[in-house]
Amino acid sequence: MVTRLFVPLSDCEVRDPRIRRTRQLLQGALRTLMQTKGFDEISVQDLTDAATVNRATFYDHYTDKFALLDALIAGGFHQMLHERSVRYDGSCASAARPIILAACDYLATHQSSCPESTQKSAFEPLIEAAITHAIRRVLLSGIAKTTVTSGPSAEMVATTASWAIYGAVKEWLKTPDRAPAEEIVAVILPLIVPILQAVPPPKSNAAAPALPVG
Amino acid sequence: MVTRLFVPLSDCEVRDPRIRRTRQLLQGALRTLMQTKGFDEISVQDLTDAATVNRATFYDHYTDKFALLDALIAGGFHQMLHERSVRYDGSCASAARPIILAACDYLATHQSSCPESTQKSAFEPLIEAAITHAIRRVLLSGIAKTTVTSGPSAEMVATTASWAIYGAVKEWLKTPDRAPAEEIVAVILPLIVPILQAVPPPKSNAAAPALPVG
DNA sequence: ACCAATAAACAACATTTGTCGGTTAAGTAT
DNA sequence: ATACTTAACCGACAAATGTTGTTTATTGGT
Repeated sequence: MVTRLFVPLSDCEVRDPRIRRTRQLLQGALRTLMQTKGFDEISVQDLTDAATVNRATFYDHYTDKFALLDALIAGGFHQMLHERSVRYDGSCASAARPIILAACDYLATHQSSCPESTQKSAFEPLIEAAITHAIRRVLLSGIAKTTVTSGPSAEMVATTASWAIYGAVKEWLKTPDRAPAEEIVAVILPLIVPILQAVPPPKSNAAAPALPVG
Repeated sequence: MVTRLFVPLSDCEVRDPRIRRTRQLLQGALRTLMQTKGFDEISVQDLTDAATVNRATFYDHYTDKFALLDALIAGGFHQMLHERSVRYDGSCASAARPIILAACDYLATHQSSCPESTQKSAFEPLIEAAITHAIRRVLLSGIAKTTVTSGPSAEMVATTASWAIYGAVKEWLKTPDRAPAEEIVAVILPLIVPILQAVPPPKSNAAAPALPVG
């Protein structure tokens, strides 16, 4: 009897300590290896060696190394949001400020983590997906689910805004001698606010209807 | 003497017909194979077999099959924009309408092209990058390069808008029974226009300063 | 028409990938 | 404490990847 393992559960909702340990080790291994080599140059064998885990075990948890990277990025960014207690209270659109700042900080610290050899690779695209998903999730929690059919849905607004934020931050990152994060947030925020205001604020605390910028 | 080949030139600016032929064959092979199998299930061998090209030759042109996909998508979308004569005349922000529509049409036709087996894969992320780059390029050509340092740069606006557009279209695509493209463009456009208006229109034809929507 | 340059074909290679059956050991529930 | 469940280890496999040296044939310039 074999009963091949498949555990699609999110990292944070795993009880079995063996699973937590293995994933921790693998993510840690990727993290440290990327400080030396480019992502493309890291093989699954390298990963499992560094993690002192059997290679076959890797495939019990991730379909490939891209999935591992995705988990690492998404988890890391999610944790940063949690540590900073970042919420999106839809009452004032400028509440998006800490989200943008978090994105700046996270990407700024995690782009230098890999040397430079990111030539090939669907490496960057993966980061994109992970970050935009996380931002979208936060935004969506603070946006009223509109029952009205006219205008964009809450999901549409959240997705559009999250992608816009990521794009803006990415552009900022690309500039060789960039302004500090706090400064650029002031530039980015006005671009994002109108998107978020396309949907009415939640009526839970709607004392004043949609305070503009802030 | 070996003089290993490396041809990083863009497809459209290649003179040698041998190179054009090979890339055409490879892109055509990927296109047709994706109508049957999922991208993940296609090996480089499959590709080169279908293209009647030696496997080693593949690596003379693309670092991996992801790079081939990228070229296919980017080229296809770029061509669609060209066929529709899509320009972005920055004088009126609603000029972004045909760009959004093109993105809708392109993604709508090209998501169904692969069966469904896109489980793993950095497949979608690659499309993202290709489309946003193309949109950014079009937008940037119609945005005045601001010499003023206050406010967002032209690049920042173009990038933010292009990512916002892609995100919005992606969200639309995800909905099971979606409205026709023309309809959703009317919803998306108001989300995008404020971004583009964050930068002054080019003074070439600035009769009226920034006509709002249109 | 010829020649130098170079793209494509070909064969062969070490390495990596993803998977599988079987075993051992750690965790959980009673 | 014991028994059940299941994650991790191990060895092995076919397949795919990426690279290299060499040869052939097409191309563009003179």
